[in-house]
Amino acid sequence: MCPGAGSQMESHTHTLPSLSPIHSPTNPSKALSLSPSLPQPSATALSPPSPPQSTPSHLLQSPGGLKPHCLSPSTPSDQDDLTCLNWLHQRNILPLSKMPPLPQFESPPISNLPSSPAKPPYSFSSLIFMAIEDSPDKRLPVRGIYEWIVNNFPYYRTAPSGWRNSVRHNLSLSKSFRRMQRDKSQSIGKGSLWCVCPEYRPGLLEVLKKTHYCHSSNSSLLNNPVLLEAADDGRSAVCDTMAISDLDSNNPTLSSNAPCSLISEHEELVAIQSVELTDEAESEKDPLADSGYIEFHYYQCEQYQYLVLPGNSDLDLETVEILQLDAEAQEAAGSLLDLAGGNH
DNA sequence: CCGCGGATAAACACCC
DNA sequence: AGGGTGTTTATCCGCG
Repeated sequence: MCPGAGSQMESHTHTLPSLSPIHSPTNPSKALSLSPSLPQPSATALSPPSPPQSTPSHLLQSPGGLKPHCLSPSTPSDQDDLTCLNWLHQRNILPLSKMPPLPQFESPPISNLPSSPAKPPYSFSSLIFMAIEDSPDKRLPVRGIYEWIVNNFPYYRTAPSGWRNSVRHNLSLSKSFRRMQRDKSQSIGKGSLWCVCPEYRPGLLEVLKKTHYCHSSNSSLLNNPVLLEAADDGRSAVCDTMAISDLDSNNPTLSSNAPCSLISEHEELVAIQSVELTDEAESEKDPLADSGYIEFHYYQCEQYQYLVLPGNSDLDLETVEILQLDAEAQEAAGSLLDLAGGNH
């Protein structure tokens, strides 16, 4: 019933016809380092791509003040996907790959990939939380929260404007968020800055995690005892990754002729543990990187399950990265709550 | 059925 | 005055 569970979750992947240039076949550890338009691991790799001035007021001055977090949206359509959280790539939160070779097989039908923006499964509290956490100063005005949500969840671009009311409602009602008094000398605009109460941060993280698991309740992947155990332990999922270009046709399980197709299982947001970076990326740790989130999509092919992580643009097969869950990595995952607790 | 959490709508006051 | 912001209340819905 759960073919991909447990020890069977070995390494496999597929070859996509057009390989992402982000990966180096000769150096898997660097392959993950990021898509072409993304900065290479550097001292700034873990820091948000914040504008030179990180004062909160820039958010008001520029309606697109948060756009740098959505990397290289060359066209508006680049963001027409829930997966547009590419700033996470820039944070280098994806684990570096030590994945075994993955098999080749036919490219998945694009039609199976999610198309139109769907309403995110995350509560407004979670959305607000993510928005604030992604801000350079860990605080945002309401407008900045709006923009972050719109930029990262295109559903809200076209949704009736009532959701903004809900955001404000949540900010006021939820004890998780605190209103800060603005520095009037810098204040250009209305309203206050909002931040996350540190004492509620673990709870918000937990909600995010639960959303992830609940939303995946019918996934055989998440029926994996290992994953369930990790969930029970409060541990979060960790993705091990592999570059598409690292695929190995020698894998007997999924040959290039494998007549399987990828079946889109879910769209998820999963907590990803920060990883040890290469020596190129020695820098101060970004708190968010320790409890980062990323949107991805599950795909199932026979007994194996894959995660397709969008690259720096739409979910086209040229830019996706294929991730694969690694049970051992799951087991080794640290607790988001622990991570959060360690930050305050 | 009940309680709870979340979403949504609406009204109102305040501030710029 | 108008619009954005913040607060509060009410209602509905899904879930356990």
